[in-house]
Formats: sequence, C-alpha cells, structure tokens
Amino acid sequence: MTDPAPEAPARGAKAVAQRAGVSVTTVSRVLRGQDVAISEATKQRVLAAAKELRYRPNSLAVALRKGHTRAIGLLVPDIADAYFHQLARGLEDAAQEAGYTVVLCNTDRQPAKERSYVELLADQQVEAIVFAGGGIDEDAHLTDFPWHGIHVVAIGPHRLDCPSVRVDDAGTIELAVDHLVEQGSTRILCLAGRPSWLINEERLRGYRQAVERHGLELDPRLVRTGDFSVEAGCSSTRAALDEGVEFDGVMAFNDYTAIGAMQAVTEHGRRVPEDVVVVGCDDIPVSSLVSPRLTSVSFPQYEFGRAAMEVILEMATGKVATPVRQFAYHLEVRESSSRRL
Amino acid sequence: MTDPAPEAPARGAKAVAQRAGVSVTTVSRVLRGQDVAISEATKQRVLAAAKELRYRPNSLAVALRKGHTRAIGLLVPDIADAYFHQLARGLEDAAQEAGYTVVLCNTDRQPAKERSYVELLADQQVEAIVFAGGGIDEDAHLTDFPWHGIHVVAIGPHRLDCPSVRVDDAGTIELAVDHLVEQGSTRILCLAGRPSWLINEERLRGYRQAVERHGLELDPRLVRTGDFSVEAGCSSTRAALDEGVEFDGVMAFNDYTAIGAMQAVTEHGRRVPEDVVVVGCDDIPVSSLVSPRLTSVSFPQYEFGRAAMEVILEMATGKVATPVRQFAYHLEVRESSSRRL
DNA sequence: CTGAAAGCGCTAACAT
DNA sequence: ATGTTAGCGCTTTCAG
Repeated sequence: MTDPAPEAPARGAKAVAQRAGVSVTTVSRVLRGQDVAISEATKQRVLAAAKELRYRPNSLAVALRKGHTRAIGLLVPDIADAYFHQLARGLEDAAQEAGYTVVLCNTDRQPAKERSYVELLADQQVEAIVFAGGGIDEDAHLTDFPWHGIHVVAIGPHRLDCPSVRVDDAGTIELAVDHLVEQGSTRILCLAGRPSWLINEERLRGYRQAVERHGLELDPRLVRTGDFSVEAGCSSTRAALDEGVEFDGVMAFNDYTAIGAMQAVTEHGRRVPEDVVVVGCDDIPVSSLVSPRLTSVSFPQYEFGRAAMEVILEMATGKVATPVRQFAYHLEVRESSSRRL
Repeated sequence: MTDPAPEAPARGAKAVAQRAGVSVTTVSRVLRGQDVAISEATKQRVLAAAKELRYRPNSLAVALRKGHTRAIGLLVPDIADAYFHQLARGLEDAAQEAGYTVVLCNTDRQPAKERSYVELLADQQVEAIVFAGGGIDEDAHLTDFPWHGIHVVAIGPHRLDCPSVRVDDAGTIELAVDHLVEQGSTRILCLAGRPSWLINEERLRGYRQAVERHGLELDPRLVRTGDFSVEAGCSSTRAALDEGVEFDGVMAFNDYTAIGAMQAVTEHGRRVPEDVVVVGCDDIPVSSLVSPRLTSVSFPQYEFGRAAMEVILEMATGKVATPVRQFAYHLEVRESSSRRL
C-alpha cells in the first residue's frame, strides 16, 4: 500500500542516467569522452540530459576514486609582500589553464605554520606543493614528512630534494655590487635578511665574493641583518649612521629594505645618489614609484610561477622533471644609483 | 595452495584498525572524540596505532561523506593589486584558525573567468565563495547560478543577494572631497574607475554629492574613467592637462591612480601639493612611500577579510548572518594634500 | 556497445 | 562498548 521508501530524487550522475535512460557508467563514459565507443544516439541523449540538469561531476568523488586531485598548495611567507604577487599570479594563471586550483598559504617563515599547512594540504590530497621564497636553514620539520604521491617544487633555494625554479641569487647581488663599485662606491653597507634564510645565505655569498673580487675591505660593521621590511632597512641604516660607520653605497638584499635605507639616509641629511648610492634586489613595482626611483636587480617572478606549474605538470605526467630551472636576471638602473642620470 | 588475493597492505583507517585490533568505526570514533563512550583501553590502543602509522584522515573522503568541505574560494580581480593583500591575509589567517583552506582565484573582473571559477569551486564543493573588490553591473553570469549549499559573501558592493562586508564607498569619497575643498580646491579632477564597476558607481555618487553640497561646478570634463592603474591615472591626468582643463585638486578613486596623477602633474611642471592637491582612496602601503606621500582614505582591509570568514562561520553554523558589516574609515592626511605640512 | 558490481576512505544508522 | 552495513558520487574492471 505505502511506498517502502519515499524514493528521494536522484542526484548527480544518477539523475542524468535516469533521465537519459542509461546507466551511470554510460553517463560517465560519455561525459569524459575518450573511452570505448558509444552509439551516437545515446551519446546525444546523455549530453542533452546532462545539460538540462546542469550536471557537473563532483570533483571530490572523482578525486577519491582516481586517487588524485587537481589542486596544488602554494606556500609563501606573506602574500602581502610584493615579491610574491607576480609569482602567485603566474602560478595561478598557469594552474587555471591546466584546470588546477591553487590553495594559498601564508607561513610567515615559521616552521610550525609551514608544517601544519603541509599536513592540511596532504590531508586534502593536493597533487603538489610549491614552496616559494626560499627555505630556511633547519627544514627538519619537512625532511621527515611522508610525501607519498605529493609532488614538491621550490621557488628559490631549498633544503628539500626537489626540482626548483630560481635565479642565481649570489649572482644577482654580485651584479649589483659590481654596479655600485662602478659608481664609485668603496664602502658598501650590506642590508641582509635573517641568517637562517637560505636565500639570505646565497645573497650574502654574492656580496662577499664581489667585495673580495674588487679588493674592498670586508668590514663586519657594514653587514646588518633584518626581516626584509622597510622598517628594518630604515633602522639598520639609521643604526649604522648613528654609530658613525662610514659608507657610500648600500646593497640591500630586497627592495623594501632599500627603500627604508633611502629614508634613513635622507633623514640623516645625506643625498641619494649624490652621497650614497643605493641598489635593491627583486625589482618589485614600488621600486619605480618611490623617489629617487630605485635601481634593482630584476628577474621574471611571473615566469617563476608559470615554470613551477610546468614542472608540476611534468611530474604529474610521469616525466623526469627538470631538476633546476634557472632564469636570467639584469640590473634595472634608475636614479638611486646613477649620479649621471 | 595459492592465496586467492595477494592481500595488499591496508591503508588509511583500516590499517589503524587492524593494528589496534578493532573496527574502522572504532578508529573513527576515537579519533574524532565526541561520540559514544569508548573504553580507555581501546582508546589508547587506537591512539597508539594511529600515531605509529602517522595516520591522518583523508579529507576528501570525509568531505564526500559529510557533504561539505572546509574550503572556501576567494575571488579577487588581481592578487597583484595591493588593495587585496591585507584582505587576503585577513581571510586566510581567520580561515586557518578555523581549519579552513583558501583557494585563490584571479578574475581580472572578467565575467567569463569569474563564472568559470565559480563552477570549478562549486565542483570542488567549497563551503563558501568570497567575492572581493566589488561586483560589476551585469552579474547575470552569477545570479542564475545554482548555489545549492554554497555560502556567498561579498567584500564591497555586489548585485548578489548575500551578506556583505564593506565600507560606505560614497562616504569615503565625500570625506576626501571635503578635505580637498578645505585645502582650497574648487575644481577637482575626478579619476574614476570603469562605469560598470559597482564600487565606481558608489564612489562617483560620493564625488557628485560632495561637489554639489559645496556648490562647486560639476564639469563633465573633470571626470575621467580608468582601470585603477598607475598608468591610467597618469594618462588621464595628462590628457586633462593637455586639453587645458583647469583643476587645482585631484580626487582619485584609488591610490595607484592618484600616484599616476601626481606623476603627470609633476611632469607637467606643476607642484603637488602647492599647485594641485591630490587625494587617493584605500590607503595601500605604497601611498606612504611615494613622494610626496599620498593622502588617502583609510579603512581596515585586513579586518574585511577576517569579517568575511566570521560571516561564513555564522552561516555554516546555521545562524542568521549579519547582512551588512560596515566598517569605519578615516582620512590619512599626508603631504600630497597638505599645504601646511 | 552497454550495464552490473566493486570500491576509493570515510561516517552514521542500526544492531548487539 | 563495539561491530556490521550501507552509502556519499564517481570510475573501473568484468561480463555480457
């Protein structure tokens, strides 16, 4: 008399199947194409039904079944740092083209945060994780991680044994120091990052090599550490100035720091570039907006992002991924370092 | 004689169950806590087994079963635009605290891209989608979308009938124009965005209201549209200057545009703020780095992001979400508008 | 050319 | 207090 089950309306592929009068298997086959042959008639019926029902496969179910998602995690120290914008954009653009999705994670370069994100991403079965911005000295929190099928790519130097996309960080700084020397600098204030950052390690090596090569004195008081912020650049420079440390050039390891340095120099009554020439690194967009406009080492961050995605696609298709993709860099000479401009 | 099945080693919860000598149900119960009572003994055994196997539940399976993920999609016009950094950071920080994950999508304000992302996110069963940066005039590509269980929040004005987090956009511009008038401006060049952007519509209303209120002439040649970029601000201002349109103040609807305007004004041989006072809106970090430092209307973008997450959490727990969360704004007066500074 | 059945890894009813 | 069963929505053998 009474229906044993109220028979809830079918959802998903099953609904399409009912409407087209076929099995879910057939629906799946038609919608994915590239399978065994299907008669034109049923194919059309399924397509029509799917369209009417606005059917779209549940990615979760597909991923669970297939064993892999089309999501990738992007770990950056801080998305508010301009260094990562073009990179994130490039990765995201390339990801979208390939039908992938990007999960954004800010780590503040804290191992604990990084670790917890990696776990979260692994739980979500992401297909790959991109570490951007360079790793840190002790990456023990990652080396013992059970990566299983997760592909890993680093943008910048990293302790992890994975393909990387990068620039010759020591080289960028050498190039910049060469330029400072050409401009007549003999005592170059070096505004570095944190000692534990690998990127800092490399850039510092570049500074040391160039300074030695030019036969300049390697005064330890000329090397200062900071957190790559405008404030850090400003206070480090101010400190050097207050301590009476002489310098006629500033080599900042990133642009924010360089901008802070220019502020401190100016505030101290000295002129850029007449009294002190300043060069930064990364060439973020702000650098051409401040005044004097900042000279900086430039390299294609947007392409870093795209390249990272390409590497992921290589790995996903089982190819042997290019272990290191190194990009070219050049100096964007602007007012802050050019006494003749 | 031969084993019927090679008996692949169990994975996931099943492996933990075997190791602890219990059923997967028990494993599930123990690991989630908050269920029926479990004897202390088995609980410890399960916990130990899970730990040894470094077991973590597969989020995909959990989501498929429970019918909802803990992911949210963030749609921004362009993550390279500083306006969205603090916002993205705020959302992401709050999301992480709540165990959620943020999928980043750049739309370039293109309906097609927006639509395709929304579909992709819906396929992935995200729990919510955040539209940031204000919608566009014809959001037909979204109004007919089958949202089903997906929560929607807008940061800024939007045509969609959803909770929103925002500032009084007309009010921000009115405040800024009031300030320009106080500084003695009587002919204020208005650098607007695209007519189809809702945020532009509102800001334009603010400009008109303030201009009328002060009894100033509403010269159509003083209103220019652009895409919110430095270049647009620069070329629009240059055009006005070249056409001989008189103005002694600039009201730019965003900071990039204002910076471009300052460049054009300076390049034309006129001084900021002596000859022309300039005010922007949004108060992005660069504004205090350019020179002259830019006066701008400030409001807490970081909090916008956090608030959006709060609204999502409200909706997810079935509460009635606050329909509109409006934040305060104030003018950050700097050199570009202060003839007395 | 098409369908039935098994199962991805998990949780929720329903037993016991 | 614990286990058995069913099923989330899909793809993939395996059979016709």
